[in-house]
Amino acid sequence: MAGPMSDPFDLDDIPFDDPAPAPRPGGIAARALAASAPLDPPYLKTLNESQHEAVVTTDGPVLVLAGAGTGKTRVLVTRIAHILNLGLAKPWEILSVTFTNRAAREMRDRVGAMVGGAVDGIWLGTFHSIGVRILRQHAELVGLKSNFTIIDRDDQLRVLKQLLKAENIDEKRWPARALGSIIDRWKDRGLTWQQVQHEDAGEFAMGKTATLYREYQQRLLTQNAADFGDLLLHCLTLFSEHKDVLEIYHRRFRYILVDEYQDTNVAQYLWLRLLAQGQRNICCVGDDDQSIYGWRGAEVGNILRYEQDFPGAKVVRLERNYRSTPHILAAASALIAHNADRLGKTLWTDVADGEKVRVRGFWDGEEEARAIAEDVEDLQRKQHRLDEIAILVRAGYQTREFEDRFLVIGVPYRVVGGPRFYERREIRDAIGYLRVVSQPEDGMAFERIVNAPKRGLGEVSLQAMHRLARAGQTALLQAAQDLLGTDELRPQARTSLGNLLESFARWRAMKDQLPLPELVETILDESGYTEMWQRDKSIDAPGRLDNLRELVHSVGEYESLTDFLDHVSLVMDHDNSGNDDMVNIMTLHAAKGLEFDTVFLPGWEEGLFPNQRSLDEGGTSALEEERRLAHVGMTRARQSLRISFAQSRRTFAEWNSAIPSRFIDELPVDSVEVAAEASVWGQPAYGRHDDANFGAPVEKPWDSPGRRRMHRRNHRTVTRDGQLIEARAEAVDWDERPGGTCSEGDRVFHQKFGYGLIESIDGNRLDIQFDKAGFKKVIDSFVRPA
DNA sequence: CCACATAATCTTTTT
DNA sequence: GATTATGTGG
Repeated sequence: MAGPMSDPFDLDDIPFDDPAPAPRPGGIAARALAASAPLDPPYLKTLNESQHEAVVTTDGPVLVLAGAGTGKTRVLVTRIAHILNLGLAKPWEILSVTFTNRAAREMRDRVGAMVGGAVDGIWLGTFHSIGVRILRQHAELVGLKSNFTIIDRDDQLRVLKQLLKAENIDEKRWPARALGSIIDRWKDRGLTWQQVQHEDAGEFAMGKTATLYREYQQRLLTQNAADFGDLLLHCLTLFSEHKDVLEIYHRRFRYILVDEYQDTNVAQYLWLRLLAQGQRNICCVGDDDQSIYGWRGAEVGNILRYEQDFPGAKVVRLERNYRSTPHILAAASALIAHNADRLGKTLWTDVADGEKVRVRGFWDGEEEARAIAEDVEDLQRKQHRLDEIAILVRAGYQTREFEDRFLVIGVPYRVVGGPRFYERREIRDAIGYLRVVSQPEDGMAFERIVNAPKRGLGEVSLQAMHRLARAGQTALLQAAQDLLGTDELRPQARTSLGNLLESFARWRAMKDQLPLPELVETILDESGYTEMWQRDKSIDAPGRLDNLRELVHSVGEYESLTDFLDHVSLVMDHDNSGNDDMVNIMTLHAAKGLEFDTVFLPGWEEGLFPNQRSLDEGGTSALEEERRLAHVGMTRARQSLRISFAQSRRTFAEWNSAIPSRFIDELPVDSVEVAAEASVWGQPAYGRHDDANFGAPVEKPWDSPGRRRMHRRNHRTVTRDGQLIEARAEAVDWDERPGGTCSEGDRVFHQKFGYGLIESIDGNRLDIQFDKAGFKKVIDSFVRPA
């Protein structure tokens, strides 16, 4: 990152007195400069009118409302180039923030392609990475040391669990996860524990939540650690309590650019606002229709309110879409039109007609996966690149079905954002060692590795250390040291612990002498960690050793241990988007910002998508967010968009009947083609979607209980590699069922689960205690009175 | 203290 | 079904 133009980062060295002209906000200097620069630089020529305006309006606040595929990244990139070209700012006077590391990487690449080495000087990164960079400079001012550890969700949960236990709170009733989200949400809203009122704390843990928050923060401070939320929250504290520090950044950041503004939470909004107060040159790019992180505290309100927050803001709309065919756009637009709270944009394109959006129904998830895999093979035969095909699912676990299928038929695929390298156990352990070496106060890391490999230091020893640490207000490692001076541990454990602590002292001494890879290798060898896996005879041990080797290799790219650990914590998405030609499988969330020729959107079923839990928690606004998610998914497609659903789906061990998603009904008839072919089993999977009345307001099965319905149940036996051994179909014709006769306490019969008793009713969903099959949730149309 | 068995919980999305 | 928390015997 140290290029020729890079920022001499020592803040004492900030070139306040930079000789370059320093244009003031909206200043004349800027205009004068602009006038003297080439009137028509080549990079502006390829922009359309709105894009051009968004780029050249350099001064003052700007909001770019950029619909999907309208070239927002291009605007951001060109804008940076333009600012540099006009000499309005030095690279290190530009702050460019994104949400994901992938977006940051893309920005960096594309800006680099335009301006060369100057890109290295730009403050370009995610909110969190920029936050860390600032925080490391001023850590002491918020009670941390500069080498603080960034902890992930796992560590967070472990700490919270300990706290809950210490407070004697029933973990079954008040799970640590829930407490974690409450604290996260507070942090998202920019609230420190001092600012949280007891009455805000609600029911959780008998009103002890605010206390737990305080304890949690104190625990982190003593361990010299910060969680994700802290990276921003500490910055806010820093900025508001130390105006001189804020002032440094005011002077520094002449131009601020923000990507995906619709996803900012309150903390991020405040962070930006504080920083932008200085020069007032802030340009935010976003799309309210793509706001999909409300559950993480994002506030669509930030973008809806922009003109009040930044008075005099210029709003530019990008509506011309360069990505998708008219049918895809029409379908996506019609869908999103069902949302009420929108700024409103009309995407248009002038490309010629393409194929219609295809909708297909299947019997079950397996058949769906099979059919999509066949489609993929078909595309492959027609010379389509696999790289240009994506399967986008609502939830992570849905990727499995496709993986299984692709493995069987031998189509190469990658799961984007799937299980991550740094989340593997052996890697986390290894990192645990590095963390303790780099930062002795890191008790969470120490706890993790103290008995890996087995050293005879189990629960009992650990408890003793914790007790001592609490009593003496010291870090766990120090407590361990102190424990050696007592006779509390059994002799064996004591020697073992003594050896470990000695080793840590030794490694720490080597830390700055050895090149990183050697250091890591030494630690892993001397600790016995490598040996532990060498001795392990389980099937995945060799793979783990490989991973450890890869880790040793990869640390070579970093300047320091801290550098590497930051990367691990913040850039969890290691780049697996190589050039290999593979089908992409990922969640809809992970797909934001990407595009593909062909996009499959499977699993469009009520309950799954829109997701029931989401709906339960958030009601209407959650439904709208789900709809935006659908919109995001659809607008990823350039040429071909194929939506599908299954009638029954297996979640863990249970079979659940499913109804096609309401989103399917919201698609416009004219742009959609319902697969006319009958399903393999001789019947369209869902009779309601015939061409005649498809898309029109039709009766929903759940409010037209009297309908006569024919169901076909298929039994299939397949071998491990998908060979069909036996298939038979059984038609199940149900009697005309009078509507609304189901009530609590009724005896009913279910084709698969047999006889049972209705315990409760929620709309069309029944909770039934079956005699044989136990408790199930079932859709009412699948049972009949017994 | 550890190894193995059983039981509970999980599946919404992520920096 | 798979991973992880809990329990029991060595």
